[in-house]
Amino acid sequence: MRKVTLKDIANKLGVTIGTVSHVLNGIDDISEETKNKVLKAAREMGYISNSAAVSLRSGKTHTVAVIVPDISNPYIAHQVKSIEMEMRKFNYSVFILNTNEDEETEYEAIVSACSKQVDGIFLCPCQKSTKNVEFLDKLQIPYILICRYFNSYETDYIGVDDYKGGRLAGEYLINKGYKNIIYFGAYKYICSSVDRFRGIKDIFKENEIDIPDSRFIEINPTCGDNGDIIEETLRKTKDFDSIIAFSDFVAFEIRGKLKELCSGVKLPVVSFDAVNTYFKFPFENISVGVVDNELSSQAVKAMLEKIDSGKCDCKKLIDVKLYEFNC
Amino acid sequence: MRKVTLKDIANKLGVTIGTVSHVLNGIDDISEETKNKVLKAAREMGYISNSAAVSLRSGKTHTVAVIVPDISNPYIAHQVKSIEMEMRKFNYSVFILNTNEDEETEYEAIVSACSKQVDGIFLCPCQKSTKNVEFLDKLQIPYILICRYFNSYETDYIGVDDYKGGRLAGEYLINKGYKNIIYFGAYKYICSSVDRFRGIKDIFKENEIDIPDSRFIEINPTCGDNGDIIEETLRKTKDFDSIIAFSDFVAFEIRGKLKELCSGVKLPVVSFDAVNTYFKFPFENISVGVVDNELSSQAVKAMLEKIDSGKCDCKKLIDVKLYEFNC
DNA sequence: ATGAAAGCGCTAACAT
DNA sequence: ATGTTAGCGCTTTCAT
Repeated sequence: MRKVTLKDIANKLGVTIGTVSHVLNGIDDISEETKNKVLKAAREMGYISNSAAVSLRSGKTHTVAVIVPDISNPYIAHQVKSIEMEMRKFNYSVFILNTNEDEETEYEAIVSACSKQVDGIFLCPCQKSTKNVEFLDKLQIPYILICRYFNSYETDYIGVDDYKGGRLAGEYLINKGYKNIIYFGAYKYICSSVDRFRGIKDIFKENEIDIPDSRFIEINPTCGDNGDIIEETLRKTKDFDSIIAFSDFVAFEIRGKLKELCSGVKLPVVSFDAVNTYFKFPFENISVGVVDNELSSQAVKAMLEKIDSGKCDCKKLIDVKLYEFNC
Repeated sequence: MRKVTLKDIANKLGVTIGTVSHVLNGIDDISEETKNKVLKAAREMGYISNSAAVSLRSGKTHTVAVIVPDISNPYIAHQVKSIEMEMRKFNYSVFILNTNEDEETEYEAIVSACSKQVDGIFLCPCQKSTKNVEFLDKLQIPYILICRYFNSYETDYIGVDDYKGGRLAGEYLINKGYKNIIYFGAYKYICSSVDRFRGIKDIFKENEIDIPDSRFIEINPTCGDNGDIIEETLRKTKDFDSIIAFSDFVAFEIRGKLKELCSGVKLPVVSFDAVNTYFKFPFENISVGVVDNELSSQAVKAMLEKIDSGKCDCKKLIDVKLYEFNC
């Protein structure tokens, strides 16, 4: 069974494809009678428009790409789902691409998205360099960075207020009298990782405590991959009394190692993402995260503006707060 | 800056678009000299093929859709990522669509995928009815069900051996002397949920223990949404000594409630998915899951066969084992 | 080795 | 209210 085309419908009814096209697109210049005939035939014949043809002709696809470093990361997956649901409200499809935190894969994802003529791109960049955002600018395709942005290269983006997040995490520990943290942060080229550390350093400094850079331990942002480095760090670091982790899932891995290595000692762990707002876990989690789904709704709003008007000046940080989830 | 087309390249070099097309597609009937000129110009001008045009002309998109009920479910997200990575090896792009366990949204996802002329569809159906798979059959598009299949409607699928999984979960508890389980299963129209319960019932029966159907508590498969029903069930059910949960993330929520309501009592919880193979958690998890990424690799293999040859007889169940993750 | 031209399915401008 | 037609960017067949 070949796919049904406008031509098939037109031939069957003895009208032209232009007429059929107008009816199916709701352009109201066709008689009630013809309109009903066409609608009925289209339904019966199982017509589905060929969006390749539509796109080729009209230049619009009503599709956007979301390019993320790791779709298996539950925090990212949740953001992606929120964006998808929000875009659907505006009749957009979402094309999700995974880059594995790899710059070359990210480049290919961008090319693939452009080749598919997407109307816009949400990108959470791997941040190995600014090469790919420069490429996006050259392409002149509407794009918005989410969660991660570049200090050295200006773009539109919607992120969370990681600096404030770092301060909140630090403040929590300071108020409880802790002075010697270890920070397990993602690679130092990832802005959220360093912004959080900056916040941590600043709030401690304001309380006359110095956090040396050596307390920033670089880990892989991919969940569940850091057992060895965590274990080694916990073993060889002296005099730490608390831990701040880049993400909740990293914190979970750390809590596991702590239980294994220092059972008995109760060490506070503070982290980021507040995944407990949508998952439940049978243990405590202290985490800094956003309120609601503001990130995705703001990102979508900005994207639609960019697509429609070509313009939108958005460099926005979503506010965060500290949550104490006590199981 | 308008997008660069074959015509632009052809015009610039004074050759025809046919020549350029041949070079860029590696059809080797063009002189070295012209070939190099074309390749160079394409690179310099930043040519990206318009896949809408390619698809319109050739009928192939080298793109498949993955339609899943909940991309924010970490188990599903992990499967999707595996499929994406595996398909990429064969130069396919993957279009991910989320259905929210909703039949109408699933229908729209299928239409959207077809409209985009995908070469094939992986579908984890919401299973409210067989309507959408019947629709897929009418469409004559290659598709494979993953994780969930229909008893009443035959299709190709790759799933996990849920019946055996249920037996393994039951066996674990039986060996420890437990006799009174509660099973928190997903909606009864979801095959994996009932297959697991069947396995549980059978293995208990073989050990002369009857598990009444009233011990099958229906919950929402979406993570973190079942606090109330879990709490109510734990409160009002008498004489249970152990729990089997539909998925690890449901088990986590249950473990949390147990801690809250029956702290002190140590109740075993067994679940499915074995997410600890890629996430680490600071507490015990007893879970039945597959070995490696066999599900995605088998599904991809089957899909490529279907796309190429139109045929493939796959109704395959991936083997499972029981894991004891002790943090 | 390269050119010329048809046509994939559709939209949109124009004609009737 | 409906028909006609050009053309989006590309692949592919047939000529040269």
